Amino acid sequence: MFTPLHFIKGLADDTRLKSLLLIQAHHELCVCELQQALQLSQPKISRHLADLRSSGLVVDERRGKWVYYRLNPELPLWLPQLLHELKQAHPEYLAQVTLLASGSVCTTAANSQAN
Amino acid sequence: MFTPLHFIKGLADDTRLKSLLLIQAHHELCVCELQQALQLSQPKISRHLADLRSSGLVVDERRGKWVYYRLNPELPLWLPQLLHELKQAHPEYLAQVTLLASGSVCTTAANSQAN
DNA sequence: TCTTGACATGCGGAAAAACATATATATGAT
DNA sequence: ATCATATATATGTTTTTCCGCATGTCAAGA
Repeated sequence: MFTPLHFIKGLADDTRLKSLLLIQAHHELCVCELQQALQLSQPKISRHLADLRSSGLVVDERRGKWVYYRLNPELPLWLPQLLHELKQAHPEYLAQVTLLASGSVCTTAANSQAN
Repeated sequence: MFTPLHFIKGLADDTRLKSLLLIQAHHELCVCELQQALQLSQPKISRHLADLRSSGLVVDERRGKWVYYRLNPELPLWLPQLLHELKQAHPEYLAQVTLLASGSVCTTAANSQAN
C-alpha cells in the first residue's frame, strides 16, 4: 500500500521533518507543543500533521482536548532508524528548536502527561 | 552547506529515487543505461541527474561520449545506508526495473566498462 | 446551553516542481 | 569538415505543493 517514495515524500518538508524528529525525541507530542517549538501557525502545523497521518508516518490519539501524535509503531524500521541517524549526523538542524520544559503553553497539556 | 532536508528532497521523486538505487547497486551508470532501465526520455533522466548533482547526491565523470554517475563518496553515511535499507525493505519497488545485461543500448557503453 | 480552548479543514492564490518538445554542446568516427 | 551519438539545457506549460485566512468541530467547564 505505501511505497518507500510515499514515506520519503512525507519527510521532504521542513515542518514535517522537524515535527517527526521532535515527536520521536519526545515519544509523543500534541499540536500546541509542536506549534510553540517550531513557532508556526496552528493551521500550518495541523495540516502537515494531517499529511503525515495520511501517509502513515504518524498516528494520533485524542485525550481530552488534546490530540497527541506519535510515530506509527508499524513503520518499517528503516524509518525510525533514519530519523535517529539524521539527528546524530546533523545536530544543528534541530538546534534552534527547543521545546519549553512543560506546562508552559496549551494551558496545561504537557502537565497532564504525568502518566 | 547541505542540510538533511536538501538530501531528503533529492530523494523525493520516483525517477531520482530509482536512479539512486540503481546507481548504488551498479556502482556507476551512464545516462543511457538509466534511460533504458527506467524507460524514460533522455531529457527527463538528464534533468533529474542534474538535480541530484546540484544537491550533492551524485558526482559525474565524463569518459568519452558517456557521462557516468555515481553516489558522491563524501555523502554522510546515513544516506548510502538508507538506500541500502530501503532496497532490502521494499524489494518490489525496483522489481519492474531491470538493467539489460550489458552492451545492449548506448552502442557499447556498458561493454566499455570491463575494468 | 453558552463559551472557551484545541484542533481540523475548506478555499483561493502563490510558488515550486515536473513535464514535453525543441535545440545546443561535446565527442569520436568517417 | 561532416555526421552520428550521448548528454545537457532552454522554454513554455501543467501539475503539485504550500500557504494564509476563515470557518467548522469537538471536548470540557461554567
